[in-house]
Amino acid sequence: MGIYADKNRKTKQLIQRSFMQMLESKPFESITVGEIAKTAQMNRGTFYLHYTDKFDLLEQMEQQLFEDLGSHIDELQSRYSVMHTFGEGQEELAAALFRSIQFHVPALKIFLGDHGRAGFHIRFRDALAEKVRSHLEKDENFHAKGKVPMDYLLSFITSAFLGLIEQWVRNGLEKTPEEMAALYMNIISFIQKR
Amino acid sequence: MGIYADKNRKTKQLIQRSFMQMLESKPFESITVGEIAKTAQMNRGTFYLHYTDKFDLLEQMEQQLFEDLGSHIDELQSRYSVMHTFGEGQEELAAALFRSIQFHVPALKIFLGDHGRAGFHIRFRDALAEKVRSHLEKDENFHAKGKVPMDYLLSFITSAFLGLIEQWVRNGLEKTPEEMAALYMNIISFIQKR
DNA sequence: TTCAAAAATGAACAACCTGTTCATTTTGTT
DNA sequence: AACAAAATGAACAGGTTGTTCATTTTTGAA
Repeated sequence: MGIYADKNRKTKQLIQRSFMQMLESKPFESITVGEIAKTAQMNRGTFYLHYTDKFDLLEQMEQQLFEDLGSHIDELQSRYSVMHTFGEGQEELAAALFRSIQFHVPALKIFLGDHGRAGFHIRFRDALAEKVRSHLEKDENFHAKGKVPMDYLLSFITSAFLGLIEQWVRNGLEKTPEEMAALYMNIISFIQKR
Repeated sequence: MGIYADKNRKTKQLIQRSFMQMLESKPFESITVGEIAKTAQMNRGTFYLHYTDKFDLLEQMEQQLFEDLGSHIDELQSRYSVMHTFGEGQEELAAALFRSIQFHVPALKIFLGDHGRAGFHIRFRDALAEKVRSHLEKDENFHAKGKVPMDYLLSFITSAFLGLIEQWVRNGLEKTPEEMAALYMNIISFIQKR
């Protein structure tokens, strides 16, 4: 093995594409391995040559999404690491974030909706929170502000951000990433004017 | 029918209790009707006398949760309707909210986690958002602040709040509702100090 | 081009789950 | 006690699962 990596990758991609296509019209639970194979026009046994389960399939796709988005975010963080978390470049950073998320919307639309797998939003949020945590910890201004437990703060912030993304996806991406970033800033300042 | 309502209710409760008990140790997808019946020590056919599906069962339980929590919130809103949304009584209102949620934590713990059904957090958030919307609309201070689309604002706020709840549940309810309310206020003010 | 290894196929398999039916028994109400 | 609703047990066909095995197709390298 290893020499036939291309072939295997292609087959896996075919399975994944077919699977995603089906997930648009029916929920994960009601999709059978047989149907996936039929859609991908391959033998059912071939599926089991690459995945142990339909759960395994979805898990690998989730993992892949997290890795892809994670490396995007890492890249952003190194580029914006100079700025303070709540400083000048916040809107710019947010826009960049919305931009990289926009790229993965087809998958997110499915995984976050009710055709995906239970608990995805938590796994996604946790992955996001980990990135935000390391970003926050580099901000020397952060520590002084104390008083708020990190886990709750992260859960609050990332959930709120994810909520915005969900609404964005639900509205059919009718706004540009830059508009979303501006919207984000407006909401923050709205909450300030209590 | 109707005369035997008690008997039916009891059987349904037995099914629901058994179901919830199983959901603590295994995910919804892997639970079979046969297992539910076995746990509840009844014939499999009896299950089908009360629910068409295991999906039907979960749906009814979700619905029930929304109704219960919804009426609690309605009650709160009428009690706190005098105050402005972001006014003095906000912390008190938040505490009351956390208190009524605390009551439903056993169910929420399951439904929000990865043993539940996909998309629950969205359905829950939507139900919550509807309550918050009507509350916001009564606040005459709200309209003037404009500039932020209602749907995004609601999604942001309710997701953030739900994120706090999720973290609370995850941490095993180690804080009182009042502490959570204080925490909530602290986070809000933390975000202000940018 | 040839050839061996890897991948895909088709078919079969037992085991399980589903939803429904039906005759029978148990339970609750009057 | 008598009637009606609820629960039972058993059976049913239809479908899904994951695995096996012999066979064919595809692939990359000699």
